[in-house]
Amino acid sequence: MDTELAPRPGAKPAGKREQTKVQNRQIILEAARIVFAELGYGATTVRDIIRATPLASGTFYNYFKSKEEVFQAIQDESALRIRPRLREERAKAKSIEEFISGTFRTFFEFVAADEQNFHAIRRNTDTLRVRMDTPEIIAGFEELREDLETAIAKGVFPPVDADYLMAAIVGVAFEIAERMLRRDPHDIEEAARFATELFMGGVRALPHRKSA
Amino acid sequence: MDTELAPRPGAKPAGKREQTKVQNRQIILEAARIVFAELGYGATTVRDIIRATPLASGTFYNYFKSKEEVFQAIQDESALRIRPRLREERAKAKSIEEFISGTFRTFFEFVAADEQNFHAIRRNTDTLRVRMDTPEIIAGFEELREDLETAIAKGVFPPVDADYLMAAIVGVAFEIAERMLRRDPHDIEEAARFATELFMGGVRALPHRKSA
DNA sequence: GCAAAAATTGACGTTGCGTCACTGTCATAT
DNA sequence: ATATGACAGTGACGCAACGTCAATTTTTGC
Repeated sequence: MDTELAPRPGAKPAGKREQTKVQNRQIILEAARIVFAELGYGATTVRDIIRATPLASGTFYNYFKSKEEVFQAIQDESALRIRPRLREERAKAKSIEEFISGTFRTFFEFVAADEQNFHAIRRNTDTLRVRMDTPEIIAGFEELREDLETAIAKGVFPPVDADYLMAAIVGVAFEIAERMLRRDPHDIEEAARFATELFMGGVRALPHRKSA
Repeated sequence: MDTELAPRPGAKPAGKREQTKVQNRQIILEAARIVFAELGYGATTVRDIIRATPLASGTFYNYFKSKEEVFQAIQDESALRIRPRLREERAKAKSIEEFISGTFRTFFEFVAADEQNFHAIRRNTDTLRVRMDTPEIIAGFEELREDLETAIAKGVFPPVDADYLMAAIVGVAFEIAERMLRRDPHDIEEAARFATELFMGGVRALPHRKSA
């Protein structure tokens, strides 16, 4: 073994204490992701997560106070990854069409890439289909509303009820995302086109299908 | 005590056994409704429900195998109450506009009347917002899709993707319903008008607001 | 009325929960 | 280098809820 390894200049010079703290948190989150995917969220116990970890039960509670909180951390992490992309997409939009289609396309792309996670949540106890919104996800909804209000102020959007419009976009995004994931292959463009045309011109503007 | 009470002719002549079975089921469901409303769904235990009942713990398990199942029964009961109304509303629709507005108005009316129940579900552990769809609720979604397909076949609707359209209607309905309930007073007409106009003509067709 | 069938009861073993006294490790001062 | 105090990890423990089942009570059919 090396006697004394000088820390490389580029490496983060964090103290050992702080380092393992970050590490343990990640160990727990990663174990939880695997266990949730295996058993489904509903059937998973805190003990299952701990067992999938080299840590003791007491240690778990130094980091999270329940499986809900672990779950929330995983979801929030996803939310924090996608939110900047959505904001950017909407900021550079020069029209309603770009605003709407950019939002849906980015969201559906993300969901398709994050499918694993998206599904584990739904697989709950029994046959119940579940959707859970964490604070960071809800904050993403608020960002959408702010962006809508800004766009309305700039005259890009007509002066509509931004709160309801945000709710409608969110509802359509999640519900269509779920249907998209059930189709093989996942056609992101098709889903984005459908949602965009709905918001652009209503039912009559939706793409027509070959077969009735 | 009365020696022998002949059953009144009008009363249902069900055997005692069958009678208490129905009764006990209702006792449990009613207790559960109260407890869910009090503690929120997440915090409630099976024992809490049993305690709110004159029955023994073993009896509970003769009727339901978990609190999830009780919850599901309550939700399914709601779903079975509203589904016929929705079907009827859509069956008598003579245009897209009637189909869409009838669906949303009926749904929002029901949710406003059923607000108690609608809220107890959401109040879960922690700050998580939750939506759970039971089999009967999902069956309601399928009915909507069938009705859409029928309407498309009849030429009332253009030949669009009925699965995605159903998903969009469901998403908007639930998401706007939630927002509507947060407003005081609950303006069912406003919510129905918003959703209907969105589906009739897209964002540009939405009612304009007085103040930006 | 009596015996068989069915439903209710609650005590019991089991499992997961969250805590806390103890132990080991790291950061800092001497 | 070493001492010291602060902090993180450990796992056994008491507790609460779970689901079961043998015993008991109630209902039914004869």
